[in-house]
Amino acid sequence: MATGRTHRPATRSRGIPEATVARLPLYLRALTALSERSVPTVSSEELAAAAGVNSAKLRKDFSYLGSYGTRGVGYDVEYLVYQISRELGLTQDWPVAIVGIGNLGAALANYGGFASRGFRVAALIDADPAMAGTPVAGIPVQHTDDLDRIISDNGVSIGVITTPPGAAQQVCDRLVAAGVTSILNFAPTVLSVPDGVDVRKVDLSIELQILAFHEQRKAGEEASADGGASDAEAEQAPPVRATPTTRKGPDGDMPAVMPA
Amino acid sequence: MATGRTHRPATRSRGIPEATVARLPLYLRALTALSERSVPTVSSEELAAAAGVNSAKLRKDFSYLGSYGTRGVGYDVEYLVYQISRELGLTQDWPVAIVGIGNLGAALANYGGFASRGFRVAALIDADPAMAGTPVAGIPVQHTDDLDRIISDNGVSIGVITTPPGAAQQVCDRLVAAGVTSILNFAPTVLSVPDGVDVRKVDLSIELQILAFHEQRKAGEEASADGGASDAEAEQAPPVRATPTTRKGPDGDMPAVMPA
DNA sequence: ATGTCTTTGTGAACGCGTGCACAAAGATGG
DNA sequence: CCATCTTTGTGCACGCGTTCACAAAGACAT
Repeated sequence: MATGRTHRPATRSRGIPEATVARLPLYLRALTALSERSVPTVSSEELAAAAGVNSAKLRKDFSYLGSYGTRGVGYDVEYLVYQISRELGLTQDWPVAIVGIGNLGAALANYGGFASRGFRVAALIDADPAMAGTPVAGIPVQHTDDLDRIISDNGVSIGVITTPPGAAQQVCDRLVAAGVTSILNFAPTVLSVPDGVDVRKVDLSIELQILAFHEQRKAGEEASADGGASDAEAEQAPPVRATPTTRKGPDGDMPAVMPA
Repeated sequence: MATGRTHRPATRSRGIPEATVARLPLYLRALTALSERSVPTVSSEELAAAAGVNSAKLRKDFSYLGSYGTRGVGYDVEYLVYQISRELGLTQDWPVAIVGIGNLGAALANYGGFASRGFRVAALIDADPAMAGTPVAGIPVQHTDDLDRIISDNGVSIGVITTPPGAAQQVCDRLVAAGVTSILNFAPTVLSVPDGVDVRKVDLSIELQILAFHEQRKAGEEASADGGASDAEAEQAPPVRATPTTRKGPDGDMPAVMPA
């Protein structure tokens, strides 16, 4: 996952497992598509296929919400859309503030998926005075100096951080101080927040690195198909282990350090 | 997590658990920062704090890679940076192609975090003929018609999809056909791919919905602090259950369906 | 050389998440 | 009203991931 909650021992809130909560939006999307096609009911098998999950898992997930299905028939699409929306809290309006209007921040401000489900971009905030007043996605950018007031005035409880990594923690602190209790962090930084504040992070670089790991593994397996008991990555230049303290003897060159 | 691998039964590759692989980039980032400050060694406790994880977890993670630490001292920073980089496959060059150069695609093309660790944006591809030739982030956009050739010529094995949802599956199929075996999907679509192809998805909307769930829960707990045995979300308008098949009688209004 | 002190590496226990497989429930047809 | 058939809801077992707690290993001082 490009994500993962930070800290917090996976508080199974109100009996609904965290893993299930993470899948509810997936179901909701599939159900919405069915709803638009005026499909009245759907079986767990069909819906699971549409959402890309196991049907048993889906049934168990729904069982945490209640018994919303009809045996022998399936689930009522409209009803389920409503129930999941309500469970996720999408029946109410969530004003969101985006801090850091660079390329990514601007892209998010323009992103239609935000507005689609109860989320409303209420404010854009940037530290660059030159940007103040400039409209992005039809919303004028405001200066960081007014962050506290902006959050309060708009009743923002969800903040999105798209600043450079160096500014992320400071922005986070100010958001929290202003009353924000949920943060979506795009900056490659580990944020520390007080209890009661949720942080989710989206890290593009990490996702790519995970893909690279598996990609390398695939390539290695192919290469070792000729028939060697040798490890796939054994042909890498063997780096000399840098002896930590007691530099005993002339062990020569240090390991070739990668570009940071 | 903004992510989660799609399908594939969590193949514990070469003995390294999937969960550990997902954390290695985190450690690498923290280590790189230490390296830049010329810190020679670091204890599991310190590094764990910097990466935002438990120190026992970190030690266990590293134990899957080998015994790279020195008891009583800690880990050699440079050496560990090299080992993790190698394990993740970052010692080689990964040409990446981005398909769909809208706001998000352009933001990714400009994103510095990509280039920083062995990833190189080798090609930008878009379906709009008007964009062909226009440079984005210094790289000219190429047309979808040439997708196959572009992938082959550049030896791209990792593709990034930032198209509208409707085009995602088709683009995915073409990427796979052209030889891509790892895909990072930003489109809100469930992609189906043949075996041997990895898909990771980043879904901004899902992340926000998960935050909203917890946010709602926090608000509900506060509200029920006055002293009610009633459920926090009981005050919602009780929707009339749409009777699935046997539409018995005029049960009137359907549940207020949410905006899709 | 020996003792002390720090920190790693890991055995073991525990809890969560997943998937199987089936009984219960309800629809449907005769 | 009864039989059959479909599909849900869930008890159960299993495996992965996390955490604790401690023994082993090495550094360092004397």
